[in-house]
Amino acid sequence: MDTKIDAGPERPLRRDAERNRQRILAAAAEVFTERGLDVSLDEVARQAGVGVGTVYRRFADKDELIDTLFIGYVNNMAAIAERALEMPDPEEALYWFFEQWIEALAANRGLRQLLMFATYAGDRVSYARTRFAPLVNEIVTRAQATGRVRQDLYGTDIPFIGLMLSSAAEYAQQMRPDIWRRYLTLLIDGIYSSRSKTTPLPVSPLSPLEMETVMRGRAPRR
Amino acid sequence: MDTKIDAGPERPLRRDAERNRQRILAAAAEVFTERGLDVSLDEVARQAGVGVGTVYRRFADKDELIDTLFIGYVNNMAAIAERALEMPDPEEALYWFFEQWIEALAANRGLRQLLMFATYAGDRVSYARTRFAPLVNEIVTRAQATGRVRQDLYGTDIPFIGLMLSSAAEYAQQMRPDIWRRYLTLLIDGIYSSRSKTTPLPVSPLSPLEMETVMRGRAPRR
Amino acid sequence: MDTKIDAGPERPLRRDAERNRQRILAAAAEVFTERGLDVSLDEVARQAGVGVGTVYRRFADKDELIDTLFIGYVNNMAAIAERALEMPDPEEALYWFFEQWIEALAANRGLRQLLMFATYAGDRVSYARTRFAPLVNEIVTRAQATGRVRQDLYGTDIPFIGLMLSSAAEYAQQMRPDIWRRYLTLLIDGIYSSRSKTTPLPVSPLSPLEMETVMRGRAPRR
Amino acid sequence: MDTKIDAGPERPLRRDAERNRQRILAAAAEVFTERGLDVSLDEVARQAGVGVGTVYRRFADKDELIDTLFIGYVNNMAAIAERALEMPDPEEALYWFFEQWIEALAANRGLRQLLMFATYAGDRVSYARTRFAPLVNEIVTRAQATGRVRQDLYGTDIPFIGLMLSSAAEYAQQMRPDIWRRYLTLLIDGIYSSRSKTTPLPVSPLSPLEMETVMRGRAPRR
DNA sequence: GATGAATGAGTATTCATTCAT
DNA sequence: GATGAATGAATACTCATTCAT
Repeated sequence: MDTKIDAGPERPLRRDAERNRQRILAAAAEVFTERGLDVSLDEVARQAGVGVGTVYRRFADKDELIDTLFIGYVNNMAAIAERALEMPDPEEALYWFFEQWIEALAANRGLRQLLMFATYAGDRVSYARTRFAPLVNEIVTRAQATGRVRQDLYGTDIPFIGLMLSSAAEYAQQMRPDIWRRYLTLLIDGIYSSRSKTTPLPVSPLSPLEMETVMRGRAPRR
Repeated sequence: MDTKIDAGPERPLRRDAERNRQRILAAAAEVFTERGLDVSLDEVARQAGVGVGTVYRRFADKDELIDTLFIGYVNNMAAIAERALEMPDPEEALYWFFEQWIEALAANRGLRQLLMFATYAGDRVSYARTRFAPLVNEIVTRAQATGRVRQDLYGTDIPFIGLMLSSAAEYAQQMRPDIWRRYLTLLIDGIYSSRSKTTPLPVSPLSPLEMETVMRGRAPRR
Repeated sequence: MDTKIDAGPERPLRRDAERNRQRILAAAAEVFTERGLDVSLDEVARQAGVGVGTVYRRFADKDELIDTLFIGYVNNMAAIAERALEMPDPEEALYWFFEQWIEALAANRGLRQLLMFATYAGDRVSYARTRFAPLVNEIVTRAQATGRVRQDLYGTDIPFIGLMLSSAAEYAQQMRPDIWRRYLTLLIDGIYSSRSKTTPLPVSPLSPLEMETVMRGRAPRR
Repeated sequence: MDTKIDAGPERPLRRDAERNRQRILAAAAEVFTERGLDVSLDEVARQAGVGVGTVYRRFADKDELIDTLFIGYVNNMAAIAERALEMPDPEEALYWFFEQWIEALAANRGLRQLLMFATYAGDRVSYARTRFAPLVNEIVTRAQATGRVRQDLYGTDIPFIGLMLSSAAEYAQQMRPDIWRRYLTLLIDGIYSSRSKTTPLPVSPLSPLEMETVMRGRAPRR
């Protein structure tokens, strides 16, 4: 979506180095998206038209490359959140935001592998929270302000709901790529407090700090 | 959960062989559950206290071992479904069934990997469907008969909902192993038609045949 | 060809043990003949309808089993040689003997593997020489006595010629199983001294002792 | 025989890479020649003084390594055939060509294994035929033109005769590496038509197409 | 004696990572 | 800086042989 997926490290790279960096990220994004994270870095390098050595010059190891892509996805999602915040109808905004999220995630095998199975030690996770959490909170708050969305919904619930829906989405992707709409509707119906009676949500939501910890400390990829 | 995970099809094995078989299955279950399906069979063998050769004597290849565990899980889940059908309150039964399902699935990294990323050509998929689908249908139908569960819910929706919830469950397992209860409540609220107005579910549910196709034809494990 | 392939070891075995021994030999003969010596002993045992353990009770190791089969083949060939010696026309006898030899060998992948690539340490080789060499010598001598076969042909040349022809035979077996007849004719024409002038055969033939040494000391199978 | 076994198709390798490539080919040639094709690539790598990974970097798999060696042998033999065609006496050329062939083949366990037991689906077989067949045909035709070599000999007979003789040669290699000269003489005597009467060769020779099919479609190596 | 269970070294192959050119 | 060559540990699977039942 963006030309430059991320801003890169501290001092700016030489022009050609930066171009290679972008090429690598683009190639990795493509290949991990389609075939998952098990694709070898040799493959990524070939796709990018550079040597593996170059990949390692730009990224300490495979994990760092993946983490960098992750930042890119966070940015993309943040941009989507920002657009949602500009929508006049907060309820529609929430719905639309979920749709965007799911379509992005469902198509991305590597990202889902990452979210569901990967370890996260990188400091980049903080970035995700800092960048993303306030926007999501705002989306929720705005929707709740209409009085039609249950009050006990919390910002950190949103990534979970997105993850859940995208699980369903990917699961049936080949045969019925739209099936997740059923479950989004179900959830939305559960989220709306306009219904006659709503079961109070049990257990407290994850605090932002807990959310970050969760993202950091997954079971090891290997 | 059970002492013997499966009885095996042909003539009974020698006592010691059966013991080793169970040891292997137990070791594999443990290790795949905790660390996913990428654990090597050497590791499984070590964990089981046998040589690799012994593993291969009992299971043609890694897939067969995994399949056998899968059958075991299906049987366990089917037993749970049967118990749900014996519960007096159909609504509570549905809720309880989801709870059991999620707790089983959330803790099992390998099983979730299998469901979400593995290829399935084996005839065992048919087994899963044959064994499982009628029970699930019955659970749904019973709940709908109370008039309190929306009529447009369909049997094949259940595995999706289970999968979705277990995604959330696993994701936060370390920090907040109970967080999924929030989302189960949300979904249940969406499922109950006792609310004042319900959004009709968009797109038709997967037919049983589609469901089987989905289970069979996932992207390849490798 | 024979019911009992070999006479077996010293003291006679119990009836059932002997039956198993024969079954194993028959199974091994079939399977090695068709698919070569790389077939596993498990396979042989299955084919024979016994356990592997039984194979190892009767034969010290795979080599001994193979050696025993080899003895069987030697006996078969010796029988053929004897029949050749009973034929009225010594020249025809020589030709016929070659034909029999080649047809037996060409069809037997395992035996050819053995002759061409195997190690031979077993004492059984002596047996081959003792049993076989005098017959072959006699066939040659008789043919030479007609005056039509070159005098510088020697008994030990015969196994070589057989081996050579069977190489050609097996090589084209799928497409043209009879092609060896061309080369047999060529050799026979070379063998006949009735031609106007014959090139004296260079280098002396292998002495019987040398022949035995050759058979013993091949490069290792593995 | 040559320093560089083959030049490789694409752009030239880096100096060090090319050196390793040659080392690997040399090691493989040595080890396959002496101990046959069952030697592991680990062994080849050790012999070459490189890691296995390096072998796999240069050759997609074991087959490709073997094929490359095979091409080298074909080229060597073709060069020999070309030299034979430059010899003034066509009869002597034929004889010399056989000598060279046999000495090359007899010493090479792996090559003979390949010829006699391996499958060949690769396009390299075509190469062998294209490169080799015209030369051999010419050698035969030239010899027949002298009137002293039988007219019913055909180009495709030559590889068979070579194979046959090398079988004998290898068989006795340890004890009497020259014994094949006896059988070459025998065959040459059979080949010369200057003898008073010659038995017409039975069954037609393999056509070039049949020959290629034979080379392609051997029983599988495994 | 017979069985087949158990063993583990051995095989081809892959891939993250390092390093010489 | 860039390249791609080199490395070797790791993985799934096989099979000759030994040994408990």
